[in-house]
Amino acid sequence: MSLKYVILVVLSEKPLTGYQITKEFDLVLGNFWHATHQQVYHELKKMTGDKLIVFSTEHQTGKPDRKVYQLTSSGRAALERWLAEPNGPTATKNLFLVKLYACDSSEVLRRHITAFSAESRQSLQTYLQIAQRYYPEPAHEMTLDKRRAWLTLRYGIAQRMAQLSWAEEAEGCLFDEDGDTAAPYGR
Amino acid sequence: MSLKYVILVVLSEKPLTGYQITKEFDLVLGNFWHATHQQVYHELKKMTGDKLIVFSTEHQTGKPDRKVYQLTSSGRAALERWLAEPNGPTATKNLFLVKLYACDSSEVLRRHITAFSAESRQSLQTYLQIAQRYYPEPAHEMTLDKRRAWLTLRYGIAQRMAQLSWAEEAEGCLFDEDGDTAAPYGR
DNA sequence: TCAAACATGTAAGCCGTTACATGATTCT
DNA sequence: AGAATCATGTAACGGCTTACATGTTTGA
Repeated sequence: MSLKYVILVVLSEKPLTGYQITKEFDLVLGNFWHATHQQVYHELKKMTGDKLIVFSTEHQTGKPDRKVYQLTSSGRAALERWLAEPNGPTATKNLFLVKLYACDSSEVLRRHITAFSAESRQSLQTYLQIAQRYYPEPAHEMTLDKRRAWLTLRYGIAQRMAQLSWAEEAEGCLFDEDGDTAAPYGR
Repeated sequence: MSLKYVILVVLSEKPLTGYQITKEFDLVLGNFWHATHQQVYHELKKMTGDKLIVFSTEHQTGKPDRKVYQLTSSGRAALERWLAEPNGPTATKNLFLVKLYACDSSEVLRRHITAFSAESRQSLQTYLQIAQRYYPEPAHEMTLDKRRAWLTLRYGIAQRMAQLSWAEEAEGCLFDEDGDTAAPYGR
């Protein structure tokens, strides 16, 4: 239902092939969207049928032909309409929290929380590097377009930071409660 | 793929009907899972076929019959195995961020961000009330089971708080930049 | 020489949503 | 009288994942 519109979004910036759109999902939008190439190709076919996009075939010597897609005016209109629509409530399905809720082996739990921390820390680091490399200037010096892209990154950073400090709290609360043997003050 | 295990989790606490399991999703696990009753009934049928659960039919005067499900030893084993498995990376699909990224009408954008703030604030308030009502004591006085349930709630609270402060930053960054007319210092 | 990147697809199956369907009881 | 709660389902459709399938170029 939504992939359609996300594709319209990335195509609204510039014409791209299905392959490039898939990469865009991994790189630029990785923070808030993902799709496999099969899904993308399938959707592109449907959208072409619905006249939301058109493609021109480019013959290349050696490499396979590529279909470069771009928006039609109908596609652009559909995008505008969708952008103005309010969003429904966000569905959150979190397997990690399900396991935390249910897992009574503290050994297993420790592994899960460590893995969660590691994943969060890894993402955070990636996001911070992207921020440093592509958004070095202060926000008020950015164009509005860039500022919005930057804010999506800031969102990812804020989330990951919150996750990391939560994970520390959780570790303390679940594992460091050897209150008797550990020195409470000083030493 | 995962609903199966989440159902095993809720049934591992106590035998329940499909209807009650659905409610559990809305109430207790609402923070990190959701499913409709159709989905639940369908899954219960499959799981019964796979011998993960069994049900006993209770005839009630006036009310319709209810099927009370409980784990088999095979179901309990499957749950244990799953709990020990590492999680794959979490998929994040966030339509709100897609719109923020793409929307160049600041009027529309303002509506989206306001709605996002409102949703976050609403959830946060709900979570805080639940925390106050059901988890009034300090963490170190809770049983381990309760502590883990509490930590899932803390996770929701941390996320929502991070979202709210991000939203404030975003609003400032996108709309309050009338840097000339607004007084930068004092007043 | 082998892996990775470029480039596009088909097919099967499961997962999830939405609409439709039924029927009694309890609360307002 | 009407809405909400209890209680269980069927059917259709669409979304998404996984496996399979093909073939070239470039870089290590």
